[in-house]
Amino acid sequence: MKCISESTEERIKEAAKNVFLEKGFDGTTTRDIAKAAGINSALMNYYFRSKEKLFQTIFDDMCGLMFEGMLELLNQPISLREKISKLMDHQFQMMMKNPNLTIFVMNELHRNPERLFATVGMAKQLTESKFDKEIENAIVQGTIPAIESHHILTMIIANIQFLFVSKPMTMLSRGLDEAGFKAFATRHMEYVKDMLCDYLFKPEHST
Amino acid sequence: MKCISESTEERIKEAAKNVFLEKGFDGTTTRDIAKAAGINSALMNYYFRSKEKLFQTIFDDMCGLMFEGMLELLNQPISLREKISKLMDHQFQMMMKNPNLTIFVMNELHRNPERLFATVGMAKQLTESKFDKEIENAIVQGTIPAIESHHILTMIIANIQFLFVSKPMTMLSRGLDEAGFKAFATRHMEYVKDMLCDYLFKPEHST
DNA sequence: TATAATTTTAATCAAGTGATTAAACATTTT
DNA sequence: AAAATGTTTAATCACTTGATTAAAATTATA
Repeated sequence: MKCISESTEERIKEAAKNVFLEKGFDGTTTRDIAKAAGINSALMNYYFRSKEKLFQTIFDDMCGLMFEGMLELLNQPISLREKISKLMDHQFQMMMKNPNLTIFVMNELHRNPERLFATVGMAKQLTESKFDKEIENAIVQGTIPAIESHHILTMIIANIQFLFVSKPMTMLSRGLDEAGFKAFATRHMEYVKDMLCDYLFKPEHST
Repeated sequence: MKCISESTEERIKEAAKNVFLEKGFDGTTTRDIAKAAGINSALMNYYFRSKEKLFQTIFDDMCGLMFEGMLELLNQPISLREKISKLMDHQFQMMMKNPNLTIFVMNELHRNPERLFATVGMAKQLTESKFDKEIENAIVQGTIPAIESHHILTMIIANIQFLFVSKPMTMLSRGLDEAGFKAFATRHMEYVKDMLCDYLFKPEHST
């Protein structure tokens, strides 16, 4: 075992992640992955049995990454307002680091919904968190309008993740480069945060 | 030529549309299309030269469908508030009829951005419409907060289309059937419309 | 009806696919 | 060092892929 490069298994996983994220399951060949990992193509089968099994490993990882940190945030003992703000910042940072995570997960799920094993539990946990109860309480107290937590979470996620789902179209149609897109997305985030907070914590509802 | 079934070319296009929308370019084989169209697989090449050319035809159609009617709405002589409301209703209806249109277009664009020929002009037109000037005017008059039209359009589109991009995940994680999803989406639309209108036409800005 | 043009078919091609094999190489254990 | 185990390789398999071909079937034209 060398200290410079990680284990072969990890190298394959890393390469597979990159290629799958870029080309999707159907667009990826096992030879693509082998080439990206710099290994003999038979090694992929040695470590992961099949392309499908390797993919499922990566897919589960990506689903995890998508909601990583979110659950902890939802259960933090901070105010609802701060929680939502932090939630959006966290999502945005995560998507900036993994711009094509959403399009990958959503597309593979569309192609083959049965693949969603590891995530279905994770997604359910989101609606069984402290956040969920805090929303209910806030509604009873009249702090926010009557709207289930799932709709609020959908608003948060949609307004952030769609930015990255439509990134190629935005860049092409508006002639932006990476820096231009980042500027656009960053500004958009401010608007979206304002919009959501205004909607939830509007004057007639607060205190 | 028969009156019952359309021309062979149209049958191929229709079949290709369905298969491509379901499986994407990489996941679709020419034999899939031939089978769906009930034709010999060589006919696809006779009419469209190649899988790539056929795909580009379908892809352009789908891009058009995505923004169909939107441009006309943007240029209608109605109030900004009504325009935005109608815009959202129109988008929602369109997505209900074509639930996997967005994931298809966005994914293929992600895979191969060069494919965006027909649409880039269309997307640009969106920001050169009457709507664009109306927004500018409304900002000057203080009717709405200072926010470029592209951000507003992004908000509208994101909040609607992401519902359908994430449809499989929503249905799976919340255990919804088609009817359940429709109910969820319809309700969500009401919230989103409220949120956006509240944000744009909030008290301190109106009249 | 005979001829030409168009449309459709079955058969086939070369290239690429996921996966397996048996042998080579490397490392650990005895 | 020798044997045993674990890792990597090149070669290859059976199959699918997009596309082409030449012939057949259909339709239009003269």
